[in-house]
Amino acid sequence: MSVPTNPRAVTRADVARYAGVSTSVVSYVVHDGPRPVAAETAARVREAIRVLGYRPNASAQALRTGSSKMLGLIVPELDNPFWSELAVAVTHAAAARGYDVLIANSDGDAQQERERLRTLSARQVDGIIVTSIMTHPDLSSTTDPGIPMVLLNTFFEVPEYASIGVDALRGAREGTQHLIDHGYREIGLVMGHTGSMELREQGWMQALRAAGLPDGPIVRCSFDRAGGYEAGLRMFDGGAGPRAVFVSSDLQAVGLLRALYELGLRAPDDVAVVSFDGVAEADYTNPQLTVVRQPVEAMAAAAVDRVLAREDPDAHHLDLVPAELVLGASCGCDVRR
Amino acid sequence: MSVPTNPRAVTRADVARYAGVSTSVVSYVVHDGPRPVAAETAARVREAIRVLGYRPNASAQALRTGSSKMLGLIVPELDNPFWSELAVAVTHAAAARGYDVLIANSDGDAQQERERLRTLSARQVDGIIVTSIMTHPDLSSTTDPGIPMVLLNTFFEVPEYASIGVDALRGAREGTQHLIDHGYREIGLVMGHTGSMELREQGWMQALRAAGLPDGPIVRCSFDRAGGYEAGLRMFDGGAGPRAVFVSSDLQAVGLLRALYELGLRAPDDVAVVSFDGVAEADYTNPQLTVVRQPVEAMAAAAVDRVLAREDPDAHHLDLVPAELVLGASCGCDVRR
DNA sequence: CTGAAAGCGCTTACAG
DNA sequence: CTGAAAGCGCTTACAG
Repeated sequence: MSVPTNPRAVTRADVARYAGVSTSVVSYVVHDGPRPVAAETAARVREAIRVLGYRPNASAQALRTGSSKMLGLIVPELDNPFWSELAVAVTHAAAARGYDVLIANSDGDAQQERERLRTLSARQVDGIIVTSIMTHPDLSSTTDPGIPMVLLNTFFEVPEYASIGVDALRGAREGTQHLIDHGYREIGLVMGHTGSMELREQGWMQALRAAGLPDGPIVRCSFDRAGGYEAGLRMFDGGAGPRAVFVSSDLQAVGLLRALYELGLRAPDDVAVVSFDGVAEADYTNPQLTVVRQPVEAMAAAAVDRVLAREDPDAHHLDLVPAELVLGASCGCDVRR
Repeated sequence: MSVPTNPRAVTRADVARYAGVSTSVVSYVVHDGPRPVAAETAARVREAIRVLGYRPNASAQALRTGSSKMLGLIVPELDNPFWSELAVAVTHAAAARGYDVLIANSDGDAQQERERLRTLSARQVDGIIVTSIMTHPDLSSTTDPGIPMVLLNTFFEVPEYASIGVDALRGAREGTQHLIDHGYREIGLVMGHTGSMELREQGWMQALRAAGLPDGPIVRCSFDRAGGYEAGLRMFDGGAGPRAVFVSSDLQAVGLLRALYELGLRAPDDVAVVSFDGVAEADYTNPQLTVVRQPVEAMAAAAVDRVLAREDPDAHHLDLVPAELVLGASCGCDVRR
């Protein structure tokens, strides 16, 4: 009946001893089942749990039940705002369903991605949400086939996996259309290098052609601030360049704004800008970016729901979530949000 | 001798059967010990592991050995760039030592922080690195006393815990001194609300007084972009305000730059700015921010080393890591980095 | 060099 | 309503 003073963690055996019951009863009380427990006994057990500070050992539970109540999440770079915002959204969606999230960073490297997949699998996560840098991630042979997996931020069907992504084609079309609505006739494109983003390029092009406008200039660059900066210098140096640009990510737009700043050009007066993503950073650029916002929370919730739905009626399913145009000042609107 | 086709995960028993050895030998081969194994037997086991795709069940290992090879990391907001950059640094430092990191988000809430601490503890992490929003985090009663814990981003001694933080006092002094060196005589302070940051305020003040300058105006605000924006409006609206400002975080400086932009003021021509932290975002503001950079990698490595050093010779230890002044253009230097 | 056995902490079907 | 027992997959001291 005394509180143990050794540093070893408290186990249900300690609780059982303290409460004067069997270890089974401790479990019944902790889980409120599957066997009934007399009210008075339960109260004694709860008191023991409180006094001793008992928490069930998650490893033992995972081993016994086969479920770790953890979800794995693979992101390319956790220090990229889009991924960190998505990771937070996944964490919240998972928490709402009683799951912790084990976040693994692949550092944008395909080999590390595979390795992280393996360690998540070894850690017995109940499901894995993968946001891959690869257009067609090679996932098949790397994980326990018993672990459900969904692809998040994927814009096309991947055989054997459910995938969830924003409707990038339509989002890009609407973002470009907004620039057209402002009256700009020449609209360039700053586009990141990657097959999976082609839909943004197609959306931009569709909008232009539907309006009977010529294709604007395209500059391709890496998917970060530095890339956008270089693209901006290439597109606008020497006074050339289009009157407006659609940019494939907010971070690239941030780099583009730097290039314009250095070139002595002003947005939106000299160059109007609309970009894709809608991260928090885009709210505080000067001018504030008009963005095609990815509905990060909805995407995360859909991914968690999907990976937890063990039945998996249609593995080929592609779930396209609509993006939303959020007006700022960079397009010429001068809305304040 | 056939590959199992059921979806159940492969266990060492499957490997043993396939290789025609006992399960002990499988362990000996996997861990290269503690008993020797004949070269030919080992080769057969390795082949079986490869063919079957075996990976040891981490839950079972954790239960058996008492070590999960996971470190817990608590951050207030993972979608704040400073915390996400720190989280990545911790992940890298931990990976270099064979540890995965379980990242837990407290959403800046003290109660959630305690709850996350408990779940990390229940998950049998081998150590916890806490970056608390609280000046004096109440950690004592919430975790298994057997789990080592260090405080990261803490600038003062906390009884019973090792803590690691940047030398904020000196960093702030040097950042302010740099503005003084530029010749500014009136230097304001934009300061976040929190006791633990007072050192930045003291550093700013020390620099001013050492130079025989009067204290500049102080505006206090929340520790984010919105806070910096409001502080900027308050400090500079109506044409008033100091010629230079030291800002307690990059994000607040981003908000301040927005306020200046809206007020038609230019940095550094009208107002020079130096801020604290050195996140990636600060590289791409217009103008580029001059920052007192926190050595995130060094801090993360120190925290991981400390939490993994089980001996713990001096729990009261406070490890202060020096910050580094990184020049940009917002102070008036016009260095490009 | 190899294998049988105990035990980490837990859950749950089974017996009472 | 309560408890004794099996077993999840692993590691490792012990015996051979």
